[in-house]
Amino acid sequence: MRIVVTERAETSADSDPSLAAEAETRRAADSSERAYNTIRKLLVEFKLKPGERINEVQLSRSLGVSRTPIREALNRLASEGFVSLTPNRGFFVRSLSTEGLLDLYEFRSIIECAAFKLMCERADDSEIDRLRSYWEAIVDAYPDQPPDVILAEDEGFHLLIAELSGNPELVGQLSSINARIRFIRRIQIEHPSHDKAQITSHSAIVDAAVRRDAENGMKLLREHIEMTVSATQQALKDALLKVFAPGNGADLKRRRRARDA
Amino acid sequence: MRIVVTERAETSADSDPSLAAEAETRRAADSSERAYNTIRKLLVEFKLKPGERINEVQLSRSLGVSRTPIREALNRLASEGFVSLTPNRGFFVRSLSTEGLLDLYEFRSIIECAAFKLMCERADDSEIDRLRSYWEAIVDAYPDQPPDVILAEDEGFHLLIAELSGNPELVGQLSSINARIRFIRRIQIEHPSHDKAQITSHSAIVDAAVRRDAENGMKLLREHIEMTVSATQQALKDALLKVFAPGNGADLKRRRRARDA
DNA sequence: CGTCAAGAAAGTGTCGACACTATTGCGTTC
DNA sequence: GAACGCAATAGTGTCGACACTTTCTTGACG
Repeated sequence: MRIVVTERAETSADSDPSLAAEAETRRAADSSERAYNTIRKLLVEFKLKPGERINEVQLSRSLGVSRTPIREALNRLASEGFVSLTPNRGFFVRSLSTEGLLDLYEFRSIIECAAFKLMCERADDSEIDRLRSYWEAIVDAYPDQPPDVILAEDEGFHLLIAELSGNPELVGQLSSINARIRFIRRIQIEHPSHDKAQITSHSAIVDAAVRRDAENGMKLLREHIEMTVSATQQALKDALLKVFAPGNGADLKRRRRARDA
Repeated sequence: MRIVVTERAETSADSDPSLAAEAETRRAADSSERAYNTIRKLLVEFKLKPGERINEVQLSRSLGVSRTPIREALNRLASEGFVSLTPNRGFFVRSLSTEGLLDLYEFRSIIECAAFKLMCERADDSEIDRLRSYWEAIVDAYPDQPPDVILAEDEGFHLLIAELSGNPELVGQLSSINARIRFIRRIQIEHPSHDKAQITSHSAIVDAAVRRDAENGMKLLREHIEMTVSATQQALKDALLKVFAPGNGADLKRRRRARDA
């Protein structure tokens, strides 16, 4: 590994300049929170690679904090499924295998369909109209946005459905799922295979919502999600090839240990 | 609050009765894990009451460890929804209001129905037979078991369905839900309103599984869960009345001096 | 040459201490 | 007597240190 996040950037090829360490003599007070966000970002961006062991000391040096907030962040990330913890051996980046990915998308499909159905049953007209106007407000510019914006708007769309279901548990679950697959979705959006079929999907879903047609809406959602799975799989393979690519393979030592994650 | 955790009388679930007195000056090495289990148990058993602020120092003294493993455990519990964290003010026991309970049961219903459907589609005959034999092996003695056993067997039944769905995410989610509502379910089982209708429900669900009748099975599951919700609500109210001093009404107004030892 | 064991190095798990923040209790002013 | 500071206290957030465990290195032995 070798993360460089501090001010003394050596191989600052593509590191994010966002976290300036403003290192005064002042203590932070929210180091854990920042560590959580930073580490999650590292995971999302493949800076920490699947299956890799996470070195707390290195991380703490990189982030300029002690190991305590690092460990708190890692514990949270472990609960959320980003990393796994092996006693006395430390945290490992959870490898998201292809089948694990399918499971996650399947789970997402379940949540979203249920949310849509509940929304149709419970949301009043003004709430449904919020969904419609949310989508109408962004649909025109949608295809021309940068990937990050597309991703955020898409997540917002689906999250709004979850909110309108009236069940906060669904909102929380969908948020968690989104976080876990965000890096893959981003890869997929940037991948050449990404087409604009999402737009018609979303529009059709809005129509179904307005008509309170739960059955049809769920079908659309299922297809909408399944459609992206195959494309995503290919994009993921390409991305993994790029990450684990040639020369830098020095990190990959032969470690024959059965470590499921 | 007043927690009294006797030295090593913890979750007697399957703890090894190993050396206790021998290792006096020995350090633990898995304090976090034990703290996690112990605190979760305190939450489940209402020793820590909904809305109450959690005092880390007190807890650490009670458990005989430093605050570090306590905080790691609390962080995990926060990710899992047992407690909430307010910056600079600490951890609070998450109050499970009645509506929060309904949301949780609704979520559970969604997960279970989806799992049943997937099981019908994917599990082979021998796996379905595992479900049948699991239930047949316990059905006769079921009504006469103590509450803890009933609870464990019931959870095992539903968890097995989740496993047979082939999606590990569903298993994890259901486990998490189970943990969060376990204390309520236990209260409900001990409550006089608890009847034995569960048995016919489970048997009918097994039948539907054998016939691979996903539609009917999901309907049964939904009813099975909904049936317990109303009974649980009443049981919960009684339990809360018993836990909180009579006639308080307010959820989290409880303030206690830290003077008690 | 390869195997293996003992020691060295690296890394995790836990602790006590301290800085900073929120809360409580007390005295002052109007 | 009530509102408002203002000191004292209690409690959280973070740190550096150290004990214990795992992993790597080295060197003796077959």
